[in-house]
Amino acid sequence: MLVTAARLFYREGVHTVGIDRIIAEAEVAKATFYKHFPSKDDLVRAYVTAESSRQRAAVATVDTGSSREKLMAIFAFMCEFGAGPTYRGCPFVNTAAEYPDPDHPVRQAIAEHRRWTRDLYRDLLADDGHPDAERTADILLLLRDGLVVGFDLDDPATTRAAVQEALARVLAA
Amino acid sequence: MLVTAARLFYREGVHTVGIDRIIAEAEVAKATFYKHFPSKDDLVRAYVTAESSRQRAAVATVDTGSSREKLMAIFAFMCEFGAGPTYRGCPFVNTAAEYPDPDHPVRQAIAEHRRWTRDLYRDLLADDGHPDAERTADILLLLRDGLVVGFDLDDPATTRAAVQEALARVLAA
DNA sequence: CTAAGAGTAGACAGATCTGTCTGGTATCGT
DNA sequence: ACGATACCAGACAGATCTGTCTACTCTTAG
Repeated sequence: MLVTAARLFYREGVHTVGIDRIIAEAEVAKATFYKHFPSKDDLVRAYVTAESSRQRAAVATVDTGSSREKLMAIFAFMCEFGAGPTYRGCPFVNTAAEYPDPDHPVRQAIAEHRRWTRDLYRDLLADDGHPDAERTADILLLLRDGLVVGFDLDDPATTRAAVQEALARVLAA
Repeated sequence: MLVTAARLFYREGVHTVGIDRIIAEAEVAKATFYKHFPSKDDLVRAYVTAESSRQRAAVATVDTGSSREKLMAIFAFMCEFGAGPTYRGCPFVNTAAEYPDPDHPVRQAIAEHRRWTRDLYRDLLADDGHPDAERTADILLLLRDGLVVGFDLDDPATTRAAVQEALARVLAA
């Protein structure tokens, strides 16, 4: 059910996919759905937090040597995934675009994932001995957002090359 | 009419704003609206191209000395605007998030604006004598996308500082 | 003066949206 | 065996969506 919703939300957007679509494709009764999720927004929030969990779990599996290599592996993976045919951009950025109110629970879930992402970068940089881990983490978050938008809207090969070169320049300092 | 639609689309998103809202706030009859725009998608496309024209015009007014200063002024302006209370992210990125199909006319209009943006960066860099204007322009586009997402979703002051530092590191090479 | 063009208000059609409710069926722990 | 719980299919309500249509008013050019 959540898996089906996630697939549809990611591929087609949140507002364009109705409850009827989801329960039909998940082969679930409407009453069952509304028992699990009191409203559609609850489902959207669950979608966001589930996606966040997925990404945290994915990062946890990356256990290549140093923190620097780990950081590089994370960006390499994002590039690899972004170049794939099913890529539709970042679920958090895309969903946020459909929720203008920053105080909305969905937006708060997104904000929380972004904080985790930034702190992940900072910790990896600090562990690698980077002299300015805080600011550089903010820059890597900028780069990450540019990455997800670029792979969605522009030529993947160009975006990949730009990301690699940008990483080199940003981390060289 | 287009101005009203642009305001609503930008503030609340494309799919959430209905035709009825637009004609009510624009104080226009429904038949009049459908005479000018055969369908809502036509209006959305007009919104995107109008926004593109606005940005091109805004860039044209920047006539500070060198190309380098011009580039800096453009990013400074984006930061200034992004820190404002009415900022809701990039209209192109946000709208693209609601149109998954890359072949859709709306997406094509967005793609065209992105090409213009990238070429603007490239021309300014080349005019400034940058040794790798092509690749650096791609990187600046990454940075731009990170900027618009960051100012929308994160702390503006942090994002501004990150953008400035990132610009310095990217252009230093 | 008049005919055409453009705008207005708003009813209407048909689809779709979220969310509720009814009634029937199956599973499972005790 | 039996009550609780969870599921099913689907009708339904009420709102809202896009887009069409009717009927009327106003302006303007010939």
